[in-house]
Amino acid sequence: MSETIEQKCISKGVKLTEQRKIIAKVMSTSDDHPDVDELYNRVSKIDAKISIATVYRTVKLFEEAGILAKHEFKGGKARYEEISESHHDHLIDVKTGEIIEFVDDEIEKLQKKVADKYGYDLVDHKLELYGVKKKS
Amino acid sequence: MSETIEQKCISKGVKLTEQRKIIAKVMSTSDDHPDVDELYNRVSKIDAKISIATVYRTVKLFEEAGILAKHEFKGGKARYEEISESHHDHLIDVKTGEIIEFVDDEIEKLQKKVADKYGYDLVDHKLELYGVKKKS
DNA sequence: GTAGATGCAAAGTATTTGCGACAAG
DNA sequence: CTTGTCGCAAATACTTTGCATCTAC
Repeated sequence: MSETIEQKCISKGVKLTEQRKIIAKVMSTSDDHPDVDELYNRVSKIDAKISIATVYRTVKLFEEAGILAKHEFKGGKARYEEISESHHDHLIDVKTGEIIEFVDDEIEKLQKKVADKYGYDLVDHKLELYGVKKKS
Repeated sequence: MSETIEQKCISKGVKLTEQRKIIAKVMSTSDDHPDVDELYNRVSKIDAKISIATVYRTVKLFEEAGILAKHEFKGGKARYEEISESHHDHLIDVKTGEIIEFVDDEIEKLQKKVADKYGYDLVDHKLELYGVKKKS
């Protein structure tokens, strides 16, 4: 782990409040992809007075600062995860909802190539695979 | 063009009402990816009495019947397009909102390979590229 | 004729915002 | 100090739903 979310806030000039520290801590220690409601639940266990509005405001702020990544997988609610050095995409088990992170350099390269072909520079991309476990 | 939406409804046993015919017609003649609001606007020009609830119900029905594809690009509203024989993905211009459809067989193959590697059969996938036009 | 579709308005979700009180730098 | 944040509740945006009426088959 290179830099904590708190450190990122400092280096990006994001003011650190008590609430933000707690949200940062919870996201740092979560290795899944919680939605705002779930994040709010976890945060509430540490400080029950934090409001869900603050959680919404904070994840948005962190997202804009490039600290958190927002995902809109199928099924409504937005989900968040900490941005790490290594980019990855997601494979979602449609039966269980389990999410597997994966990296495939070849696909990454091909994406750039496609964008290039149409005269674009890639600024972002989203790749989600939805699958079911094989019987075998 | 192989089969109209109306024909697909018949072959899939979807009851064809006056409203559904109009929605089908509008989607058939749209070559963009309208959201429900926009679709409702277009439909209203043909029959002003159709309610937005019907539009919502119909796109959902058509989606479940495999006639329309639902996309949740960045920015809230779901957008729809007719499913055609040839699968494609989307390159979105983040400045203008323009959407370019593309096909890349190699990426498709690699996706299957990734799913396979984790022991999954791919049932669906989503690939969106977000880019800005090159200055060149 | 009957099951299913429609229109309307009301209800749900997920998320954002106005505002007075409060806290970080 | 002063600017920006917080908590609360009200507001918004998108989508779904209950119910009485109507329509396709």
